[in-house]
Amino acid sequence: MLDVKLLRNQFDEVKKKLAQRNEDISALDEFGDLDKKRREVIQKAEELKSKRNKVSQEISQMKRDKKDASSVIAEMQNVSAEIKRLDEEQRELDEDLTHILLTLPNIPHESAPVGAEEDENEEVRTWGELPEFSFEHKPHWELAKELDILDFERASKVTGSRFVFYKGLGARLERALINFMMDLHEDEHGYTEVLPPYMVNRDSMTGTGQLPKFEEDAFKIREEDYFLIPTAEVPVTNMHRDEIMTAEDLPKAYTAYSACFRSEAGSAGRDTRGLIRQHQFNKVELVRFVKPEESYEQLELLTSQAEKVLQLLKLPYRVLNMCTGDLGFTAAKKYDIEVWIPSNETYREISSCSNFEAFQARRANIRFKRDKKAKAEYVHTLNGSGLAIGRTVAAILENYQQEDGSINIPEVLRPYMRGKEKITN
RNA sequence: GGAGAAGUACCCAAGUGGCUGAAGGGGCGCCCCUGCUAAGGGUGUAGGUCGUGCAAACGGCGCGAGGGUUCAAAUCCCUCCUUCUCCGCCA
Repeated sequence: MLDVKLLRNQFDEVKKKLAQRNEDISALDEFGDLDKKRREVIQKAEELKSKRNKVSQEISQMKRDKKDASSVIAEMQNVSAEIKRLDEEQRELDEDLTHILLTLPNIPHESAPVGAEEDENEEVRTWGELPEFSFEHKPHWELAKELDILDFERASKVTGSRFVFYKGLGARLERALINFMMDLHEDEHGYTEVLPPYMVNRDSMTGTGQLPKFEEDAFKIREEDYFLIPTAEVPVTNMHRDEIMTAEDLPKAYTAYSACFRSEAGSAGRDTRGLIRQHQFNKVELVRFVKPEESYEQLELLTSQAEKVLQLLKLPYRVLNMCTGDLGFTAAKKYDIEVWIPSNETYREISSCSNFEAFQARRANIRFKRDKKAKAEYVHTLNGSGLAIGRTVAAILENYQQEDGSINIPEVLRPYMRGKEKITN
């Protein structure tokens, strides 16, 4: 959510920046009139309320003095009726304004490159050597099938398309990655581990920005008005919804493993094979609550911690600074980390590290005080995948494949796999 | 799922229609006293948000949430949410 005062005072500048995005911002034009109208109505209503409060005191005094108050009471009946009408008018204006504010995207940071399309994202750095195969390498779904560690067919029988069973060392590898990443972030990077609910309510989805605009992307439990989480970002960020932290609490850092559920509406036909695009996948998420003045250095830190996972796994990757048109709805700045997927002959997103500034904090009402007397300010929130597990499995299978179809297990994972060095038949 | 009870400021808690933005504690700030500590005495402060305003300030809202009754609601009525206790069911 944008800052109303900023929108009020610097409307043209804000509009110009929002126009750099790939988002519909037509709602913006109604803002000015509604906002002005709303304040007029509030003023009128408050004047009358002030009067009513005063006269009520007088009536109270008259009653105690045993005087007749009936003519004043009759007059107040009209005042109260008018107040009621104005309150109703304000309620409607509030509703319209809130709707507008909730559907406007975040303002891009100045360091985000201006651009409309994916190919205008800026490559910041690359890491690692791309593998060279002296044999014909295979996509991970073929390798997995031969090794009998992934079963897409039975999953689509049991549930539907875009679901998968992991089996044997495949399941073990997935679980090893979860534990390896969680241990790294908790023990080396100082995060507090959280295991969140996988369903959240509507307020939480609104707090982090999935709602109201992107309801079709989520799976919904209709009877309860709950949603399956698309990422642990939602429950973990909303843990502190409607709270005021102290300055010493910040930065606050959580890492959470969770399953993630996405409807993938609009992605029909894309990545239909393999682990890249599933309705349910596992992810280790990093979430940080920080002071506003620190949030950009904290974004660099967060991104480096996600990169560390790939470095330890010795998987080649690159980091992109996302352009304004590709930032998504909520981020002011976003780095995507992309891992090399040999079968795609390209890098694929495996982590997305974002600074939301106060955009989520304002929606979710997450604040802090610099000291006891200070006014509460909004925190800045950040999060990033650290990493998406399924895509990491795909990357390991493809990058670590051997000519005989076996997979070398990255050294750092071996303690998590009973010391095993290879996945073979 | 059934039956009860409760939700008031940072915490505990009083308050059943007007003089209650809300008694009283605790906590917190300052002062005094005691060699330090523990304890004691005095005194002060009270959250948040919205509107007008450069500001000082003024005003509105606020007692779990949302409606309603009334000139006037923490207080009366309705709906919902949460927590606790007991029973049932259950991984």
